[in-house]
Amino acid sequence: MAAPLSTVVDVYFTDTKRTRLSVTNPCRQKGIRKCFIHCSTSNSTPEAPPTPTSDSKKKSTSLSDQLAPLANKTLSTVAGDQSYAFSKGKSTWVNPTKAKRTVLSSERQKRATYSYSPQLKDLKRFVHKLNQCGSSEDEFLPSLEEIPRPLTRENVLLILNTLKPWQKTHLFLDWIKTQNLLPMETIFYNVTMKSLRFGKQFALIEELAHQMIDTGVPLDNITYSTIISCAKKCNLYDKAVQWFERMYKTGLMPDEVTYSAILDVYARLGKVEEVISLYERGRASGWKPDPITFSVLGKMFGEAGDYDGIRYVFQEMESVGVQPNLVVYNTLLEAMGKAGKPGFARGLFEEMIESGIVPNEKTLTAVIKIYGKARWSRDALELWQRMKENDWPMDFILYNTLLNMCADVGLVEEAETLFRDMKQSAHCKPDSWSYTAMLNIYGSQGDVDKAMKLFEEMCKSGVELNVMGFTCLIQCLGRAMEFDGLVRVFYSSVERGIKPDDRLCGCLLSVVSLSQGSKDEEKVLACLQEANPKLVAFIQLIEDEKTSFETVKEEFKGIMNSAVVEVRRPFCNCLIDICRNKDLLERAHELLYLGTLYGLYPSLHNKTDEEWCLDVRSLSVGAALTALEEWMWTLTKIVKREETLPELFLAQTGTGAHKFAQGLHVSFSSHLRKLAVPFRQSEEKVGCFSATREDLISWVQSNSTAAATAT
DNA sequence: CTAGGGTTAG
Repeated sequence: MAAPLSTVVDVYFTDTKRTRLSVTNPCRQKGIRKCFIHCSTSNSTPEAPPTPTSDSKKKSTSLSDQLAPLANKTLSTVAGDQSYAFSKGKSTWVNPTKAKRTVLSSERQKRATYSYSPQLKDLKRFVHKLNQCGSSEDEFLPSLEEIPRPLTRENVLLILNTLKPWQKTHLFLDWIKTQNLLPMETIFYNVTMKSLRFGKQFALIEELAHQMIDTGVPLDNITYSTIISCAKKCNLYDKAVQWFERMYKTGLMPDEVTYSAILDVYARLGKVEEVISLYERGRASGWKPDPITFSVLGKMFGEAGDYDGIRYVFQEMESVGVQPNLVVYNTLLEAMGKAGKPGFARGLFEEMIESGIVPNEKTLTAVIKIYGKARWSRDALELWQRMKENDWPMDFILYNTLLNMCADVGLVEEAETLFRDMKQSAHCKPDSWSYTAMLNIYGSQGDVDKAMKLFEEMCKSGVELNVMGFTCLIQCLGRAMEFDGLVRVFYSSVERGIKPDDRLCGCLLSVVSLSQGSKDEEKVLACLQEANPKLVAFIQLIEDEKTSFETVKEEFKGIMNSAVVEVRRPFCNCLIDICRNKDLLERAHELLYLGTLYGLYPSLHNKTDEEWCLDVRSLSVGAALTALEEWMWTLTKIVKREETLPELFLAQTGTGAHKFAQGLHVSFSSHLRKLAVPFRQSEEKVGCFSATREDLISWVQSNSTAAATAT
């Protein structure tokens, strides 16, 4: 869902007098060049290399853009409000102006060397004994009386380093302070903080830091990076920033470790501008970023789905002379997936293998997930084969990802084999994720019997089904029109305390449309009433023909605003279906209009000079038919006004991989016949209907002749 | 082993 692309960045960059530097040809980069080679040797469509014209070609002439001035068309997004134009502007910004003041120290903080004394074994045995006892003050402090002396600095460090859990480390630090035997050093605090970080005790870490400040023990880079990383672990990003700023204020220069830690904080906050700015200021100070930095940047751009950002990372690695390591590859693979570039991901993966790096579970999870989402079953199966042949590492996340991939590409038997393997394995027993994946597979195949059998098996085995699993099951039963079973499953989820989320509500909403006209309509509606009364109220509102468009619009906005972004389009699709089922065609068109207005159908209309395409692949049947009608009206008007038309018209429905997804093509096709419009199944493209300009013009003319004769 | 930063699931 598009938050309006703001001009924040333009302002920002104008402000700092940045100059625009065009991105170098991605083919010049080693990694990307190889990607192209791999792309072209596969069954799947490679991404087109980015061209400067790709954006202008896609010049939007959608209904929403045409109507934009009529209304405020902004829905809030749940995601952060950080909009930036770095990616959308198809450009990379650098600051070539002269070096600014130094922002990070060129040398990493040196560690003091220390070595443990010869009584190390005794002492270790003693600490292990301490680790066995309870962590309360009453249990722990008395046992400290038996501590082997002398309490040298080295011995104290050994104890602090070895004590577990954090409560004991913390108590021990306090205890040394009261013993007053040694001057308190920074390193004592740092080691203690590390232990506290393990226990996610940020408040205590902060307390220790203040104690250091109060008692004049200096905080160093290790202290700060530990504080920052603990804040991060506790999702206290503002705290991390606060301590980082304090560091500068006290005149301590961060070294590369602290610097990359704070880059990651800004990255997780989605503050891409700040990260780029900090990164470039660091570079201008002469810093040579390392793989960890590139991993941070890569993850950030991946989260933003920003392919240009990812290319920027490649460029920077090349210009700095850093070779990606396993983690960097993993991060960039994941990022490529999130940026919707499966072909580049595949190329990158092959490059990684060629370079001699052995993939780990995370690598394979990322790549399998990408192939699944891209519906590249051949690549996915080949990779799976290679995983087995090479004995590459597997874990249960990878197993579950493989199952999800099978769901994505419709591999039922393969999934069943995997699922059996998991049951027989020692360490990868199926969990609720695995069951959910299987329910998803059976659901999308419409195999109610197997889905219900699995549900019963789960109940017996004690694996807790979560809201996602229930959603899959309900979807499966709904599509099979088994409403009684569905209602039972829904209430059993309520009994188990499952809180219906927006996806479950969307699923119920679609079942409402399926149940319309059957005897179970009311029962299904009652489930939705339980899960989301506002949706039911809205349905009643739109079903009342007296309700004004303005009212519908206001309520529609309210419903969509309170729903998470991913379900807004499905909600709108279902609502249109519901209207069409009740023969409320006008209302259906109003809803499609509103959905378009609020950006729920951003790629419905694609126009080039040569062809106009109506892409209904993400629409429900009812919404697709409504969009087709709308399109034909518009085209009729354009023909009558004798405005410029392209050579070719396309309507794209796709042909779904799943049993239930195939209905769109069929319904669309029959609606084309019903409207008697001149679209024919395209011979070149499956899931596509096409018409020429001549077809269309003569259709409009014969229609108007017919209309004239009729009157 | 002996103080600090980065990567896996709807």
